[in-house]
Amino acid sequence: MPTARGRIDKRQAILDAAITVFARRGYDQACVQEIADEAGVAKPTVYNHLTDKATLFREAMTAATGAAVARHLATLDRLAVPGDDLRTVLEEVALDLLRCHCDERSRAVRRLLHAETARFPDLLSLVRGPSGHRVTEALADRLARLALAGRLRGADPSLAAEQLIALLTGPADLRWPVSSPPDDDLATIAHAAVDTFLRAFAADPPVSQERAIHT
Amino acid sequence: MPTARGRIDKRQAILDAAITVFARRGYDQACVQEIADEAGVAKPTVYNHLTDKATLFREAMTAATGAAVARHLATLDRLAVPGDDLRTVLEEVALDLLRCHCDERSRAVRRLLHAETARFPDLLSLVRGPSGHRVTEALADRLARLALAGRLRGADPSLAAEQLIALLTGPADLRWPVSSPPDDDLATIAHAAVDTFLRAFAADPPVSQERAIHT
DNA sequence: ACAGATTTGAACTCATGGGTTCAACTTAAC
DNA sequence: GTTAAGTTGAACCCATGAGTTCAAATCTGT
Repeated sequence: MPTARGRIDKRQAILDAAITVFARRGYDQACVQEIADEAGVAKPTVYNHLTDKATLFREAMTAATGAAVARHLATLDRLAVPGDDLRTVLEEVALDLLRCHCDERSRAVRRLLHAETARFPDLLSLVRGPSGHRVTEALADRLARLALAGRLRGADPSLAAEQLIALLTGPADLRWPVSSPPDDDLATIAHAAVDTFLRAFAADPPVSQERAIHT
Repeated sequence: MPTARGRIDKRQAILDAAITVFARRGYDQACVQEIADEAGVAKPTVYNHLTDKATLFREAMTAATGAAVARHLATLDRLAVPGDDLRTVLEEVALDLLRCHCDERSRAVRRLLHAETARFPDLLSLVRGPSGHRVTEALADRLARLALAGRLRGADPSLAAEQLIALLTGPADLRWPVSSPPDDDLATIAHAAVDTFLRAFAADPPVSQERAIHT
């Protein structure tokens, strides 16, 4: 009997290959044979671990989104203890969030999710529902702490979080709808997003870009 | 011989039906027979007017995006002569832009465009390229005029336009990834977006939401 | 009414790919 | 070595749907 560890490895390899191939071809064009090849495995093995093409898709997508969310949350943790230079740490975190967002795998998963909502309505719970807006809400938590500490205006933290994320991802998706932009451009976008965000949400004696008014 | 007008009508009916069915099923799942039925036409007629399923898709998508862009541009024209209450007219225009963006047909076209970029890379010219960023650039033009008239800060108009659009569409897409939100929520989002936008881009003696600081 | 172009419905060909079957084979535990 | 679970490759069945063919029906300008 093959060891349990070996089974898990095969299953994981299949799920990874599935995401890769689905990303490359889309759901319909991806054929199970190609996924099996990509995983270095025979076709019946795929059906042995994951009964359907449909459940294969579902499992692969949930795993991939889980990983992506985890990466975002890890990045957000750096906002827990912002030093004294809020703008700088915000820019760093924003840039990293944007890197996650523009990562090739992330783009592919979002595209698939977006494309196949008609056929897999249950997958919408990955982006909506309880575990859905996790990233936005985690950011909102951080922003709320910052507001309470007097470092941001007292505004609805959920709204602020949504808008900051929009300022980051909107321009990026608009200018580079397909492939990932060079890191320089990401930095430019992140810088501009944080600048606009701070102009709108900085603490009430407004501290604008260059000059700080009475610390 | 059927009149030339009749031919055009049939072709148009086919293109409309194509968008409808592609939106409903996605490219692969949509079968030509169903499109023919939806258009009230026989299958060979479809192949008579549009040689391929692929070219059918291409033609339908270009027509649909053209119409959508036109609607956006018409809405933007109302920014040409903003009365004295900039915030109000901005909110109105923003709400209408958002309505266009969230329109069912618009969503479907964006989804299809996004989903089939792998198979139809040439369709990317609809969203990028010369005729691509037309809406953003038209908005940038309006904002540039407003800045020159001293009613907005002197900032890069393209950036401002991108960010305003991001503030509008980002939250909307985040909260209602599939169907169109109720109009009340659109208004809330538009209001919040314009508020943040004006906080960041209002003319230099900053006039914030309620109170004007030393005119 | 006539002619030329178009449309129609139905049947047809053909390629693709999901899913299954099965006998041979590998692997790890005992 | 034996055993049992798991894997493999190849062949297979079958549904689906793109695209074509064609004779009959329909339309339109004159």
